[in-house]
Amino acid sequence: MRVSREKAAENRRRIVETAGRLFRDKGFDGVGVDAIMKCAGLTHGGFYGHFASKEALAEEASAAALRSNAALQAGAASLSALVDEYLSERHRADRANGCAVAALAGDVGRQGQALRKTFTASVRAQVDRITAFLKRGSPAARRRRALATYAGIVGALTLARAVDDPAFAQEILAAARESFGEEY
Amino acid sequence: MRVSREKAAENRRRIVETAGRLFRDKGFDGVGVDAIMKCAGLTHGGFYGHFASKEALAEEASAAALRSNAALQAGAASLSALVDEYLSERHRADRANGCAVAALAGDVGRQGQALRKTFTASVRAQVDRITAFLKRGSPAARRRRALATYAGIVGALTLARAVDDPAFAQEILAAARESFGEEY
DNA sequence: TGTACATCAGTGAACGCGCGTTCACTGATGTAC
DNA sequence: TGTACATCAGTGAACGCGCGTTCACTGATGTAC
Repeated sequence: MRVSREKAAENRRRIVETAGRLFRDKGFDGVGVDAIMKCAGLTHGGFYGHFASKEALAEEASAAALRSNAALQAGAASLSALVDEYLSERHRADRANGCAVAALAGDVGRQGQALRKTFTASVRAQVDRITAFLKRGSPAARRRRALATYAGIVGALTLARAVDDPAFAQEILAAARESFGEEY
Repeated sequence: MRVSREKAAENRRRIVETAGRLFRDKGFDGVGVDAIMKCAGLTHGGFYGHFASKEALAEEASAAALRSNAALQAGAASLSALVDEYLSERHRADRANGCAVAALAGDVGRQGQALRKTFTASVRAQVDRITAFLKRGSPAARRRRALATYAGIVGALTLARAVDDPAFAQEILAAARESFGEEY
């Protein structure tokens, strides 16, 4: 049955959001159109009224996740606050709503050009944000430090999620919080 | 047609090796039984004479890749040598033959218990190896530094591979080489 | 050592399930008068 | 403002392809005598 235009637009938005969470959680191949639509409260048949293909949704949903991601971290008041939040147990456990860079980094190399471009822009933005927190050293040294810090927190989160021992995961996060939280 | 027992054992080894490279390169879902067997010079029908399922091969091949991985890095003479090799352009470009921890970290959380266990053991071994290179500070400080260093080089390699701008990828690797190469 | 038969590694066709995609249909919304 | 009709968002069955898996068959290897 037909639905109002506002309701249809809201449905579309919900599909994009839902897909963004599911793709982060299970990967692009780990979730199907059927599951996405069901999770958004619809049936799979209506999917192609909103999107040209699953790949088109993957690009749009990933781009949205990468954006919301950046907005989330824009709130941090200091480097240590940003790092503590990024390397929190909450973030480790909640892959679906967490950093899209960390969640998608492994897969993005095999996806389309458009997605890789958005991804790269998001990495650049995060590195710039971290650079702005660093006060000591030359601009080049601060940028170098920011790049290493971002690599460090992304790597620590990724390893903490992959490892099968919760205590070891916590140890990785704690070590990275101490090492990367200082402003230098 | 039948084949000698040695030849059959060699075929099996080649399948495991080939699969290890393909899984690292394209991910578990990115490569099929057919492609693996063809790449090993066989036809897909013979697969189930060697393995119970694709998943069983995934576990065996990943475990082998994680092991060969460790053997590879055991040769480094110093921390800076290990880091320079790990963050080299060659390693960035050659995902198939490179570090299995970095290649599989994103997917391993969704795989079976056995694989996660082997993966975790491999991470522990790498961290221990790095710890042994560090001479300054208390044992706890050295371990903390080793954990952060490993997270940093894995994260830098992952980001450098995901990003779509070669110059940016090189900048990430260079910054991480400088930051994580010092023995402290 | 040579011969005859049993074994079994590998082949390629076929099966069946899952998933992306299509389509005829429904019925509520939007619009023209 | 109310009525009649056109539009179109969403439904659910169906299609078709890819891929993991099975199976009957082949012919070289391994073994018994």
